[in-house]
Amino acid sequence: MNIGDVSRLSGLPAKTIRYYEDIGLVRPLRSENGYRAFRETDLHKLAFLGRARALGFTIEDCRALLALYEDEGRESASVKRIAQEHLTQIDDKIAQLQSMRATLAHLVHACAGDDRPDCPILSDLDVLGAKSCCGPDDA
Amino acid sequence: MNIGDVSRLSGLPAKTIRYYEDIGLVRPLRSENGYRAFRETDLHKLAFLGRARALGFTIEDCRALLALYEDEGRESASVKRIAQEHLTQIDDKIAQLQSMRATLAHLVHACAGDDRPDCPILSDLDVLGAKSCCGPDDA
DNA sequence: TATGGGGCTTCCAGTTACTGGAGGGTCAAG
DNA sequence: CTTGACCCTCCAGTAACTGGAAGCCCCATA
Repeated sequence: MNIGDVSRLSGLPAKTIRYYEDIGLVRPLRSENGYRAFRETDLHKLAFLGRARALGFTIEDCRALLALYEDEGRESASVKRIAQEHLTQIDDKIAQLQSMRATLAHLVHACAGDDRPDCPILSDLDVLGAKSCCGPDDA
Repeated sequence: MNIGDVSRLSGLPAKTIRYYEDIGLVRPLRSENGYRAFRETDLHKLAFLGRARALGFTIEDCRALLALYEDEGRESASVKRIAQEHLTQIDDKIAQLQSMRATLAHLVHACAGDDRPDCPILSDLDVLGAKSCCGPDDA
């Protein structure tokens, strides 16, 4: 199979597949004309990578997962550990985004969004400006 | 003020402040010895940037927000539009992460995590392998 | 006066995971 | 023989910093 074929079958752009070869995730053979010659196993690996990336695993996670995938003697605990850590990171990221979201939604709601310059969003961003905040200085 | 002072006061690393100068977000003066000389307004801008970045705005958003911040004749609608778009992107990102999270949590839960090689996580990633999935082929 | 320790400077490289483009070979069809 | 679809390599750019090297500047202390 040429790169276009595996690209179609795996759903990964050809550029990405070349990149994955560059960083040693796949090692396709070469035809006499210099074209990459992919085997079934290469295709499987690429599809595996596409799926893992879609689940947000980093390339280094993918490398480790791929090694486990190919290791018949693996312990599922190793796989689970990687996935579990990734899950924790996703949770952290979600929490962070939700916190941003809450603040931002509040500010957007409070902003008139008209032709006047007064804007609670800018006031919030102007952290050191702190006019009329919430202390006794306000009086 | 030297860079160390504004770094402490704004909470931004000195490296980041230099970077912000590089890309034209702040334009501190220079002392005779070549040191950056920050004014109060520079400090305010940097604190503004720190807060905006903490809310996840991109640097380009920050540039636009900073321009509005300094424009006395701005319309709050312009600010609101930027914030609203950012909010939408955050929502998209949260949704995507939650979708990943759901799949991953399911897989992690299903994995024994012991010393045996069988692993539903790897099975899921092996999209083209598709042995014993959920169709009639399974029989 | 020498020296030591911060703090400051610039510049270069690396990070993550690709993506775009230039410039050029290969192959099958008409 | 040419056209168009493939394929190749190499270089550069993305976002937003971060780390490190090499080298001034300034103050205080011995």
